[in-house]
Amino acid sequence: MESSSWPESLPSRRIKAIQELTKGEIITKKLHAMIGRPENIESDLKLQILGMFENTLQILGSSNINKTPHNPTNDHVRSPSSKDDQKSEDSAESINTKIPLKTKRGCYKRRKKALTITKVASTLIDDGYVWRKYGQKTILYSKHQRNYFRCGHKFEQGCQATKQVQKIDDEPSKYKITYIGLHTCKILQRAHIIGEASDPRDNSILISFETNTLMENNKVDTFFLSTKHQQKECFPSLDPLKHEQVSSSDHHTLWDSVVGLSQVPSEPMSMMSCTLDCDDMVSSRVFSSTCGTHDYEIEGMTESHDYGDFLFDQLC
DNA sequence: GTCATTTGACCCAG
DNA sequence: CTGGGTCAAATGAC
Repeated sequence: MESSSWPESLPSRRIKAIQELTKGEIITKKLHAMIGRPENIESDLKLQILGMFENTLQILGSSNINKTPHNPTNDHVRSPSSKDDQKSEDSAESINTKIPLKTKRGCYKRRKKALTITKVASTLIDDGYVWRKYGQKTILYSKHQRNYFRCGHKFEQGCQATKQVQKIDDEPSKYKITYIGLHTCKILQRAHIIGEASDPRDNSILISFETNTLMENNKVDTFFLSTKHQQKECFPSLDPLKHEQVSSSDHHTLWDSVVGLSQVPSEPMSMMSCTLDCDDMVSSRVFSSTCGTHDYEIEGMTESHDYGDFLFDQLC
């Protein structure tokens, strides 16, 4: 991919992003050449990393647009034309063929399996993102309604992140907050700690990757490699559920960067359970450990795969 | 007048 | 077929 072949219409910032990603790809290749162990983990990771660069570049509209997305997991754990893959293709096709239906209410292609992170909080907290409520539903056998929020930058930047907030039946004072999808909006905001909720013991987080499509896999991959701190560019508007911001923290984790989790504890996070369910990307495995000031408990990954350790290192 | 929320309709996945 | 997720018109707040 040559930097000289950028589409003229691309915004300069996007072009710069593509250039940076291209550099990263080249550096990764160099790194792999230096390591030079083709059959081991490094090679596996290299494939994944390169795949992420390729896909991200393609998403951003770089020159190699005719390439098919690279799926690092496909290189070794390919699921044979699964139902979901088929449906993903159908989805893409349906977008093209059923555009008129888009004008109808409720006509959309529901995202099936995206990164989901579930946490339980004793208070509603401002997670540093702009959320817009777009729905509310009564859930079967649940006493309380579920509220649906989407990222406030959905239309500006196409951010697909959503979250669901629902009171827990057994503990009405607590809320189950489910973050779905990753924030792709460029304004990734710094997380905030909320007074009452600042006690990390009040919260547990269940992180679930359910990635059955190529793009979803790659998003997750990219996510785990994007550990740089994000600069806060603006302050969020008030959360629709009106909760108070107390302070911000520089110790904001990878999760916070991506999904906008607000519970960034200045104190050790004593209970944080994460469920990784990457059917194609990562096999199942369970481990728990203390990482810096945070305790993580990650489920859904097998002993045989090193991706978990990789993730864990990234999280640290 | 503008923007956010509410609410019923609609569609999809299981 | 049903429950859940999303859309968009209606409504409310500022």
